[in-house]
Amino acid sequence: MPAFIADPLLLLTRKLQTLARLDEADREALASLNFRTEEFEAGRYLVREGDDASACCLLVEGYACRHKLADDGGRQIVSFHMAGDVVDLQHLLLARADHNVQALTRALVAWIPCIELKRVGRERPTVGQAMWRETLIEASIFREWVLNVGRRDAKARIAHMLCEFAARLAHAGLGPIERFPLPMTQTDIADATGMTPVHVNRTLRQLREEGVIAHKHRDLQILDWRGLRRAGGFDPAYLHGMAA
Amino acid sequence: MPAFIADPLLLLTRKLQTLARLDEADREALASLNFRTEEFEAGRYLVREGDDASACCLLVEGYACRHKLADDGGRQIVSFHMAGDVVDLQHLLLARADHNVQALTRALVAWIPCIELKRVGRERPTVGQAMWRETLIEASIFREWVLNVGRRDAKARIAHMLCEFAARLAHAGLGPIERFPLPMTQTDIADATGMTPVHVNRTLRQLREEGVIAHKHRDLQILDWRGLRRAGGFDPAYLHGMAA
DNA sequence: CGATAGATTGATACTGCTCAATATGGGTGG
DNA sequence: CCACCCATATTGAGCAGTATCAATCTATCG
Repeated sequence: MPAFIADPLLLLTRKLQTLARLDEADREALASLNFRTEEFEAGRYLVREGDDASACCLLVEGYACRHKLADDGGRQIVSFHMAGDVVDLQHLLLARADHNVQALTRALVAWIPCIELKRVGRERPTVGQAMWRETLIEASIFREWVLNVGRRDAKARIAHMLCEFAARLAHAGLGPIERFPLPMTQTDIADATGMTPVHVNRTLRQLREEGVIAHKHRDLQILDWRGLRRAGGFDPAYLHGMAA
Repeated sequence: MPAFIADPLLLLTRKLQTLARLDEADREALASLNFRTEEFEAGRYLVREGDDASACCLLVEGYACRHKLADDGGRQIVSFHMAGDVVDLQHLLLARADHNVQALTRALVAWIPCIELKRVGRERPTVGQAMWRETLIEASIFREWVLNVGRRDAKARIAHMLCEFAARLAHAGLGPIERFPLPMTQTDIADATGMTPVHVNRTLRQLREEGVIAHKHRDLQILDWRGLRRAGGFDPAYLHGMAA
């Protein structure tokens, strides 16, 4: 396990450094934050819609997703998250959670008091800018997901989702883009792409049969990156450099 | 035409005032911004994906939408905008446009230099906070749209879209919630809900036949607000007070 | 070694799409 | 003022992509 995992605040600093040029004082301010770690089993909720959030949730290890529930019980995943992501930065200014955050795998998180994070953002403008920028990129990703779910067919949806996940993983330094463990079940993929698990299964098989990917036991190999990109209509511009 | 329309900066101030408690100095800073107005015919693009934006676009009159295009040419509208909205606040920190902005009706806009808006946001923290909050609420709306296109059926999608639009119009003081001109065509509604225009037509008819709405010649009456809410699974919490 | 979650496959149903034709209404030029 | 034109709305018929339902198979784990 790499050294930086040991310290959540270092992980946070590392992440924000990809978003703005932090100086020594910025890093010190971040390093002075208080936090409390907590471990979650796969499937457990870190945040529930309607919660009044007083702490932000930094994902230190494992994977999580954010999702909303429809009236009929249908679950729509709106984003996936990996180590280093602050899953609910919006709670700095929006008190009430408008969606759920759920662990996809066993996950270790660090709770950082909103007030402190807000103070650092105010006193260290570059840090504030990095956080704001992060939420803006997130918004761009949501827009792309609306497009994905609204205007692409099954194969393209899944291909696009895999491209995004691979690109973000690689950018976060969590593995090569060609092969990595895929933390989500087919049901999770279905809930992220607005499909049914059965159809996800068939569509993944199709991508396998076309030789674009290999996928077995939560292990994903992208055999033909160009082909997968093309299948998903994936253009990483919307990630604004969060995956280069 | 109400007096505040005359001055774009007053309109902007009015909007930001709903997001944070501005003081006199905040208002003065906003009033000192430079801008340049421009008029657009319906259908014209205000911003194109890939543009390098140096000015933010305040909608002064008329209606606009933001959208992305899929590889196959399909258009996915990701948000609707009305007078008072800054359509592309994200350009304060993201230089390159990741989507298009298009006028739905004839529209009057005011271009405000990003640099100036950014300066005001920095020097007047309350103003900065109001703008940040606006983008966070926007992100929440995007999440709801992902749910809408991903996990609701045709009738619910349209009902939800109408509820949101009505609620935001009313909150912006642009008309009563029960009856207002609907600026978008059925094709626009289709592109916002991930449907085809034909099916939008049939679904609107269904809502009409059920007595929930009346809709003719771009004029929408909500005859049964409770019924429409129920049909769309609409809960305004995700608007975080931008529609009460 | 069972228990259990997840993956896989088959058969069938249905929502929403496609294609195509017609109607309507608002705007325009003669 | 009327006739025409165009975008938009409306309707019908047939089809396709996904959903549903249900069964079976396969890893993993205590």
